[in-house]
Amino acid sequence: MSKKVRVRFAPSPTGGLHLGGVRTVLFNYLFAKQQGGDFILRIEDTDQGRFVPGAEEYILDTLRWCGLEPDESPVHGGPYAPYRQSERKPSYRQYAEQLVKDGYAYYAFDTPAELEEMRVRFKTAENPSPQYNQQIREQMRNSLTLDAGETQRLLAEGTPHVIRIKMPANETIRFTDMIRGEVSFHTSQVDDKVLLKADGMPTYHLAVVVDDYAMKITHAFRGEEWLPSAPVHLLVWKYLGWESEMPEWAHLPLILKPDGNGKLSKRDGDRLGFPVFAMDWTDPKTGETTIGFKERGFLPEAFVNLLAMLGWNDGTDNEIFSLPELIEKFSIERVHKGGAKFDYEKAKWYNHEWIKKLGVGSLELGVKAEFEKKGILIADEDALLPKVIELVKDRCTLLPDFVQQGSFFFQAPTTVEVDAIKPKWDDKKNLFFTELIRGYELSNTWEAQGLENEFKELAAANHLKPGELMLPFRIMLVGGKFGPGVFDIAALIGMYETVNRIKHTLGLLQ
RNA sequence: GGCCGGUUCGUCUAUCGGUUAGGACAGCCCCCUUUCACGGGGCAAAGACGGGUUCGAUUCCCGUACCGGCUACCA
Repeated sequence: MSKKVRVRFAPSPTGGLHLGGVRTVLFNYLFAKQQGGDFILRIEDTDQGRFVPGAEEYILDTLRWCGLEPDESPVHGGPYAPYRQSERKPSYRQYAEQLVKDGYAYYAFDTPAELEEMRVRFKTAENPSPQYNQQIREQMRNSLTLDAGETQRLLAEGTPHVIRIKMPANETIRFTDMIRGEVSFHTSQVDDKVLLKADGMPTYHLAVVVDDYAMKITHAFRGEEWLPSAPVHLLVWKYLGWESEMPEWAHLPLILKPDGNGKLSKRDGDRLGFPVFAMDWTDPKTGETTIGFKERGFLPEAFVNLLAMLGWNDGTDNEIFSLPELIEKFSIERVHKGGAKFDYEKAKWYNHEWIKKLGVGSLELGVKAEFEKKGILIADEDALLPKVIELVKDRCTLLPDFVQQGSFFFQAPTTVEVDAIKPKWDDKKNLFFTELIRGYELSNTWEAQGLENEFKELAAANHLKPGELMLPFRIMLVGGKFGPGVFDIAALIGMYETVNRIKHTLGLLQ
């Protein structure tokens, strides 16, 4: 019996959660749930300069909307608290010091200015970004170059310093990535990353190891951008003596911008006109709001579905999966290695599929909200809405489309495209509609088929082709050339509205 | 520049050495529809390049090219 699977998503609370982040959550979640494991949310707030108020709540809200609720988190609690790195601060220093004591790390007293100077000094055409590595560290102010007494003095005086990992000279670090297979790095090419910052906070490199260890994480999923620093993490696991408990790693492929190349960013969404964040995010500093998939009218089912298909498939032609189906079918072996360009058109297709697939009941709340956003109030006891949804859902891609496709059921069209009728309008047609009004007003039943029969009989009696009359009728009822079957519409809006709208348009045609 | 990773239609992808290289989105055409959609049918569209290995490579290996990621006291 192997130990219980525990995975974590560890975002830093710096702003809205974007597509790539949510997909990382998704793959974490799917893997954990399939294995009967736990999904943990851990907030990586070690960079106090980048902390953004509200971001943590936003992340929780987003996960909730997606249906990817954590088993443990800062708000859900759990046996491995704290779930915010800042609250674990005291313990990081201890581990960093231990590494120094064991000779795996060292104190560095270089000031930011000195580091900058080093980068300038060693910068050449061949080496545009010099690293604090095995060669360079010999020329810097650290406990490797300073004698012990001097180091002690500086520390005793409270000189600002960081703790850096001391990369071994000549080792090959290998590990098996669940997605990429065997990956290896040579330590001579890896720099001495800072583990503990001058403010006493750990960098990601230390914190991720200490926290994953403390929280008994068994599998670590993260974006491909972390691959280059993996050897640092592997070494920290080893140096801290925890190697046997190190999680398995999986580096997920990136989500790329649709045009050109490169990681998808918020900017691309702004530029190309599609959301990148899961939900609306308002920057507390600028007050600027960035649109989210939710507010654009995406269903969480579709959002999760489309994210899952960015880099994974089950090997069949099936593309539509519910969350439970994904949990059942997901396999890390089938996750791609290469990045995927985000295609907004395809994203909309997923939403359309889900709108068609979902029953009226699941759509009702969201659709009602869209109408109310546009100032069209729909009473709870109004039985009309479900019928309208049923009638128009097949032609709606995003939630706001329901307003476009269905507002005329609730209120007479504000503009009527009479110009589409006028050219072929004549007295015979005018007479027909006048008689139609009289006929409809006398109807003792009011349902689509009956209305259609009556319409056609009257047309025949007037020696008119129904085809010439349907379009005008449609325009009278909905205002334009769109919508479901005209008689279905007439049946739903009722005799009073039907007759009124005909009369109104007849007036416009005078 | 260095290190690491990646590379099948425009896009997302299937293929676990032998296929007319399949599906989906988008595009175009047709049908259905007395509107617009939905739906149905069809067309067009791909293995970066060069070497190996092999009876046979999209598939395995090497090189090249191209793309990306990283190269912070950010994650």
